[in-house]
Amino acid sequence: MGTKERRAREKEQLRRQILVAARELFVNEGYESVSMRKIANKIEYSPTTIYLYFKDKADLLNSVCQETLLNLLNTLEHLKRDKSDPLETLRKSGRAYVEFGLKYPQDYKLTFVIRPQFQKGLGLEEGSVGEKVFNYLREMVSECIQQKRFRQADVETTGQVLWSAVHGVTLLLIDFPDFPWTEKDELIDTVIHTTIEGLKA
Amino acid sequence: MGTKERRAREKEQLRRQILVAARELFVNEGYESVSMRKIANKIEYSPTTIYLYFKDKADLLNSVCQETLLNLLNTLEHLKRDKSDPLETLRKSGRAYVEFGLKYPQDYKLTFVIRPQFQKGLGLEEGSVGEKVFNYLREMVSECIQQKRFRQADVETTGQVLWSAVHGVTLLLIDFPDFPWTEKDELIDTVIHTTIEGLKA
DNA sequence: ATATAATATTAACACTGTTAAGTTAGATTA
DNA sequence: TAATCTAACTTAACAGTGTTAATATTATAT
Repeated sequence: MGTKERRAREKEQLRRQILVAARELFVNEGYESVSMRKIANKIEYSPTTIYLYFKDKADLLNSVCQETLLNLLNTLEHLKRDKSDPLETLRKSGRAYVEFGLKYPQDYKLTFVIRPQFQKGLGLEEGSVGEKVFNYLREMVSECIQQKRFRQADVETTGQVLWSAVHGVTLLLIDFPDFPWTEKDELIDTVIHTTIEGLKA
Repeated sequence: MGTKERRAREKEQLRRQILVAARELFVNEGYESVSMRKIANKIEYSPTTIYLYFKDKADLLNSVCQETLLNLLNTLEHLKRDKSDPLETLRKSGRAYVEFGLKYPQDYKLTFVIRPQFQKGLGLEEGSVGEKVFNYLREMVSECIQQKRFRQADVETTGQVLWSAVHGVTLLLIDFPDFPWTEKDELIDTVIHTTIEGLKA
């Protein structure tokens, strides 16, 4: 009597298929330029089938972004193993964050810029993946402050300052690729280094 | 024989009328949600008339953003008068930049996030208003370095680090209004202060 | 085999940006 | 003054959009 389970599995499979197609199209052509019909064509279903799996286009975007955040979280969690120097771990995390953004620029923009525009309640709610990512940052920062590597300051504020810095440089590099930036890696390192130094003072 | 001049004036007037209507709609409803027909309705002309004044919707966006940049530049230029302490001027400029972004959040996003998506060549070209804004930053930074208030470092990189910080905090505050931020003014001040301190070290 | 439930599709609505062709009003010339 | 020209504007249309309601198909359970 495993038919029900199989059915559920098949349903989940199609859901994933839609998600994969949507991500690919969103990333390559931009959220606004992708139509439900395009996604449907790609998976060889009728456009309306998508609505059996997702409430609407924004919900589809939402789900794609959830996955992106999960990927980001995984990338970061890998760095936490290294318990040696909290400051060094924070530095590496910052780099990993920016590199993640630059590796999947459209995913990053979708998640951190486009989605907020279409969903005011933006997925940093309690228990969400987004919150987990920020909790990671909190932990790192907290460790640095406890070990007196940062000036005795509010964990929240300190974390938010760091997020501002990496978010800013990531978006600028993505959005203005033709700007005469300093060599990319140097700029990223300088942003992170400067912010960390500033948080010691 | 001033008819030609009057005609030109009238043409310019309608152009501005379109621009004003477009900005208001873009800002209140978002670029994507605004249709040419909506703009046309607002100014009581037919939709196609707009195409006699602007190449297409992206061109309209472009022109709106040019104005925004000009406003930003004016706001900043006012601060340059104060020649006393270059570091203080830089601090004030940073605050003014973020405050400008928060005062006109949709204009800011339109200019620094949405437009780049629709126009790869993004308006920081030589002679553009965008370039002038960055030149302002260059001047401020250059002054600080010359007066040894910053560590002896590349003007470009230093400027880009500062831009990253203020751009980052501005966008985060705009895009995630429900996030449990530290008190807004404190966060902005801390971001700017931290970055400047980091640039001294 | 038949009834039931789950899944997918067709057709339609009210929109979108944009183009080509057509119209109107005002200035210039004869 | 009458005819012409030209700039300004509009109408109609095209191919496309997200989404809904009604319909059809398929697979399961009785």
